[in-house]
Amino acid sequence: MVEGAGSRPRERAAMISISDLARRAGVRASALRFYETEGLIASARSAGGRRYYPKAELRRVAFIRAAQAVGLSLDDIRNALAALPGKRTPTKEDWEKLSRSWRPLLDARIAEMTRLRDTLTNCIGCGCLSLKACALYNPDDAAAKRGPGARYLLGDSAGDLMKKRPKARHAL
Amino acid sequence: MVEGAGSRPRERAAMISISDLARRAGVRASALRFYETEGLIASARSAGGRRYYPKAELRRVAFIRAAQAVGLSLDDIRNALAALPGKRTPTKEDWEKLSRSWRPLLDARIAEMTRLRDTLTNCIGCGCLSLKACALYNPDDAAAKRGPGARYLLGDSAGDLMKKRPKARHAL
DNA sequence: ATGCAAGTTAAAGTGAACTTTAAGTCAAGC
DNA sequence: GCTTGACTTAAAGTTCACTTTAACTTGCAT
Repeated sequence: MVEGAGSRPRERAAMISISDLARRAGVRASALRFYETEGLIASARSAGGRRYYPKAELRRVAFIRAAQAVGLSLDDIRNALAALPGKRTPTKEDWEKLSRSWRPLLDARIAEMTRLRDTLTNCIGCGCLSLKACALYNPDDAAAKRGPGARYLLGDSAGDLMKKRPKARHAL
Repeated sequence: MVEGAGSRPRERAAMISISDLARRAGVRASALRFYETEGLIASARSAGGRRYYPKAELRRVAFIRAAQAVGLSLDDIRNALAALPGKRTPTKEDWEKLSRSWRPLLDARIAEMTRLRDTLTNCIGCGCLSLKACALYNPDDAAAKRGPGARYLLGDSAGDLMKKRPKARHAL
């Protein structure tokens, strides 16, 4: 049964194999299987158990990759994807809306990077390293880390903006 | 023997304990021990084997943390630190020089983020997802990943600028 | 002199995001 | 019908940057 949860069988031609999706999305097939176990994407199956995807799934993978580039964790991304319509294939507008929601995050990251760039050279060389006032040493600044494990540039301001803050200890 | 590799014993008062350094640098003591095993920092030892650091080591830890915030791996950082004078305590100028070397990296990251921000909204919603021309899908763009494991925002443009490129597969 | 927090080590554990491996199944071409 | 390559699964392995644990030692304050 090469069809989704929908009612009408999709055209075979409209469905692509895992290696096709992998190639077109620029990820490994193993990553797609992993995304599936993680609930980020879904697949239809052939009679023999092989995965087939509607071409629209490419857009979903694109979103995932782009969101990662912005610094979101797969967990964040799963949450974001939950905002998409469940039953119908998401439209261009659905995706645009989702993508637009990143703008504040991107703006914040850019601003943070800029601040870092502008204060860094002075701060490292200066004598203020033990002072709480130093721009590099203020733990209440946006830059924090995401707990042990993978570390994102400028910490979890993603968590801030996407609502859902883990422990977040000391910051740079 | 509370002294470094140097000849004259340092003042006991000038040396700080691991917990002091940890507290002042905003990292855990376990992280400092880890940095030491990784060759990023060094410690003098008391007769009983306890670590003591000259206060100047705080600056070194500061550099490490700041470099991480810019997206460098500990490996990159170790390389960067190798440029410091080996025998004398690095001066303000040494640190400033090192910090200034990040500017191109930071500038590049900021530019990349800005590009992403400006093209993203269009790209996700558009029909170009399978085209090589799409700004999001160009694998030759700066954004790439650092092999399996920790993933940095915008990939290893750090590697680019710091010279030393791992495998770097497909990009977003 | 003794109590106990703070230090030491090596080794194992953590978490994210995958990849690799092993052992087997499916399907298309000849 | 058979080979071959693409696919399947579950489970284990990998990388990074640490943290945690366990068992033990140090050194300051009383």
